[in-house]
Amino acid sequence: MTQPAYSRLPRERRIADIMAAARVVFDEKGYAAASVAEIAERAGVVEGSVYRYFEHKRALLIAVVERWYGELLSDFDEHLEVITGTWNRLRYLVWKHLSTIEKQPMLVRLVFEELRSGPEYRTTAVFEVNRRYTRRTIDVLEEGIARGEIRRDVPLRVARDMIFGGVEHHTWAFVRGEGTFSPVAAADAIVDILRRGIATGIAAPEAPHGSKSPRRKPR
Amino acid sequence: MTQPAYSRLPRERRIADIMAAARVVFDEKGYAAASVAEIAERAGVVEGSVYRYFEHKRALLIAVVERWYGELLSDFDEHLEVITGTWNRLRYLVWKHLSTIEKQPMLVRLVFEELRSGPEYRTTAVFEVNRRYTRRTIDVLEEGIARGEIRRDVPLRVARDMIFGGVEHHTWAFVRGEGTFSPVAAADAIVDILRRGIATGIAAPEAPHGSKSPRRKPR
DNA sequence: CTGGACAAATGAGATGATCTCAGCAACACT
DNA sequence: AGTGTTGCTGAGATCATCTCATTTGTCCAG
Repeated sequence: MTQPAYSRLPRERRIADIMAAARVVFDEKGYAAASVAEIAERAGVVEGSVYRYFEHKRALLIAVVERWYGELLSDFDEHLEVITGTWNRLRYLVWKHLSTIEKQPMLVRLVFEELRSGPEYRTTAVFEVNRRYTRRTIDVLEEGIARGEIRRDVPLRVARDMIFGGVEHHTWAFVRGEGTFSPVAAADAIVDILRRGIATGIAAPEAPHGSKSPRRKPR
Repeated sequence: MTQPAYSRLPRERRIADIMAAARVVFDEKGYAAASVAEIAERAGVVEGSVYRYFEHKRALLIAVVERWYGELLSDFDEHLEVITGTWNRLRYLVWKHLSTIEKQPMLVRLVFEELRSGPEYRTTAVFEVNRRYTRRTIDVLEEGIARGEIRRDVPLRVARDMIFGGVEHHTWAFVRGEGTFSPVAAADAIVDILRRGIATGIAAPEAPHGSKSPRRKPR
């Protein structure tokens, strides 16, 4: 009669179950408010079992986010390769980022507000993926310079920061569940400003702050 | 004989002591790693006394950050008023933001990584100050449009997001104690890209490389 | 000077979280 | 059946935040 007090599963299966449960609970409550007890319950194990496979609660967060991040960018390089033209490629990069955020706001929020703050972030695979991602951006920009489409004196890191920072701020309300945005429209707007901002060609419309060139309408 | 087991201070003084201690401890360890017990000890009180004046640990964080934020932007409007010219004003806004971050990285980090994530953020005075700050930015941009210096079709919120997002990403490593930056140089670089990106005058340097539609916002 | 009201401050302990660990129970292989 | 291996348990150690009945200084009325 005694049906087993517990079921015995192969290691991988158990880990997968726990991670699946963790993903759901983190998604619903965020990292801090999620309790390991609840994750364990939903995974059908006892609390101690979670710690058998994951050193801390935080290790569980990292594992969950890393798996998801892996899936996410698997087809990315492939697609980028097909797209030609500096501005089209940039547009794809920006759109891809925006569209990821649109599809998985809660997981993105975990990365932005929890994972990225921690001291161990740089040892994380997520960090590595992000690096590769922003590295691609710099590559595209350098390519643009080589083609003579982007000014040689543009500080590329600043341009990159304006792209990704802009995307993040633009989607901020949405990620917190307080607004909406359109990935396509936002990508268009951002790349448009950026293109005009860094492309070669015509001279700058107006001189910078210094006193050198006279301003048109001083007051 | 017995000097009093504890000292009795006026309410305001005690609160000030506790907040000062909290500021130091938060600054050193961050919010999560700071314990109320340690804050209490440094303030020369017992743990329970902290809860006499602050409902939660989080209320203490908010109080500390709010006081600091208040001091910070007190002279801001005044200065901005004196500066003339759209681009100079933008440059001042951006520089001010950058320079604040440079001077108080740990407190900025508290805002970025702890306070801003919480659900009560929008009820905070910090939120209100930030709103006013970004509102000024939009004002300056609209002024630029009125003067004919900025294109009418520029989506101003996107421009604003690129500014503040760009600043935040640019200073990210520094805030985490892993790098440096120059407020003046960064402000120059950001405003330069932005100015070329949104100023009127010359037509856009080059059409997007793709086959079809130029991206222009019809709105 | 004295007694009583009041508020400041205490410290013990309730609550709830993460994390540990000795041992039990199911399975695989003799 | 016996035996080794290991998934899994459940009780509890430890350490946070937060509560509250009680103690103690201070002040003022009489």
